[in-house]
Amino acid sequence: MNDLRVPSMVGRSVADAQVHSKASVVLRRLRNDIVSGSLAPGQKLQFRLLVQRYGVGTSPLREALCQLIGEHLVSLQSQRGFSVQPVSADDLADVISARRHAEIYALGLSVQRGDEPWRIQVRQATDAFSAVAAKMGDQRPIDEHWERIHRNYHFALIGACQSPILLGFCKSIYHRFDRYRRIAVPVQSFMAGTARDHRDIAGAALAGDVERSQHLLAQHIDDIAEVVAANFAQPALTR
Amino acid sequence: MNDLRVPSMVGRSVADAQVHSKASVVLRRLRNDIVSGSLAPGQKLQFRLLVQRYGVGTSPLREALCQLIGEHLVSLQSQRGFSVQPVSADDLADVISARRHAEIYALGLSVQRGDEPWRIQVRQATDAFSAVAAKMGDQRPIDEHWERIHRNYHFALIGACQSPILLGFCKSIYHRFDRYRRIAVPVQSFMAGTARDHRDIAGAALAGDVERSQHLLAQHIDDIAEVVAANFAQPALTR
DNA sequence: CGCATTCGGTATTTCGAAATTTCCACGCCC
DNA sequence: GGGCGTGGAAATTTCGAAATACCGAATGCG
Repeated sequence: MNDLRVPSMVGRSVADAQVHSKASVVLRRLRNDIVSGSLAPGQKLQFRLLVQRYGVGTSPLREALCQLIGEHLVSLQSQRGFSVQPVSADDLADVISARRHAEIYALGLSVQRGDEPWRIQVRQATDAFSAVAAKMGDQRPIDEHWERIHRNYHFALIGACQSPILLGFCKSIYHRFDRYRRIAVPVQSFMAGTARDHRDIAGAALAGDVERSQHLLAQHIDDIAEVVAANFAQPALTR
Repeated sequence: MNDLRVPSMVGRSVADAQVHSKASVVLRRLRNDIVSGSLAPGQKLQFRLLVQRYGVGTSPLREALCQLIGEHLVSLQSQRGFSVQPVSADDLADVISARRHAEIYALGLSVQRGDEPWRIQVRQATDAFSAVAAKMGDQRPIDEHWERIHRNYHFALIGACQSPILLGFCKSIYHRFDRYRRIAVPVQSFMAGTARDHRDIAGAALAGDVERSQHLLAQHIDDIAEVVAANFAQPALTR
């Protein structure tokens, strides 16, 4: 029997018809490792090391890295290899500005176009986040579960905007902002107040109040962005 | 001696003064072939054919195709290969909406933040387009030169927005819209009035009139979009 | 006769190594 | 002493083939 070989189509539910090529697996792992900071910004991504780390050949690695170029998480210099996209205060400001504008715009469309299934989704996502935020102590480090619930909330809000392009942009820019947040703000206590913010935004959105929901979301993003930007400039403050 | 570096490979590429891997060459050719319609929407991209067409191995091809995924010009189904991203009326509407919003927003920033070098660029790009538009007959098919001048004009306008992310998004969405335009409107006559539009928009932008420049650009995009959408729905009319 | 299964052909995906290119330090000439 | 070519060494890039997975036709069974 060979190595642990998963990709055969056994052992998955019918709905999970997704096939896993090695490249797609490595793509997810790489993206997660970059966004989480496990691979440091600016770090050179040598094939020799990546082959060891992920246990695959150069072809799937190259494929995954190329796809991450489009998400602006890695950069490629011709004949000089790949590296993790660097971070900078200028880029952070650009990311914040873009996320603010796009997500607020998408929220406006979503509130206008949202139907009943959307409202159910928003309620569920809001409750789920509140539950997680309440259960966890303030000082507990942010984990994958929190990340998923948090992301799920934000995309539930704008899920009814009916624009795949806008959603795709928001997704990409969310990942980029998330990387800064996870680099600069490793502890959940800095996210205090998020649960209340989320409840207020969802309330206004569910009530159909475009202006108010947009205003609250803008304020929420501004608050988080301020913390991230401050800690990015002065990382020593986070202990 | 170091100024012009000759990659020691066959001098097939002429206009490129930078370093070139085969993958980057194929990337450009593939993107151009897809946007120009030479590779039809929805068409399956088999490696056997692409290897023949572009004269490279599977590795550079796969790399180029993966990068085009991020530009939404090709799609990848795991274990089932690549294909040219399909077109649809819904997607066209989404592309138009996104381009309209993003480009108008970028223009507003650009007019506010534009400096003298920017004004010079805008004047040059506007004049260049007028010259090309005047020199060519209305019925002449759109060629690469016209495409470049036209694209150059639009990006000169928003070039001072000082947001690389916004610029990158505009670039990506411009390519996607361009594909629809070149599929639906193969003859330049349908672009009549473009030169005057461009002059008016540039005039308002150079005068610092944010509102007016945005209004004119919106109208310009709407006009073109209407033609493209109409011809996309009824391609027989363009003969 | 309908349906699930198998089997051969074809395409994708992956690997390992060869071909290029870049990097860097060393020696040489001015 | 400093600038400039030079020669390995290391890394990226590419190729060709092996491994794996999918598609469609033929077969067996209910």
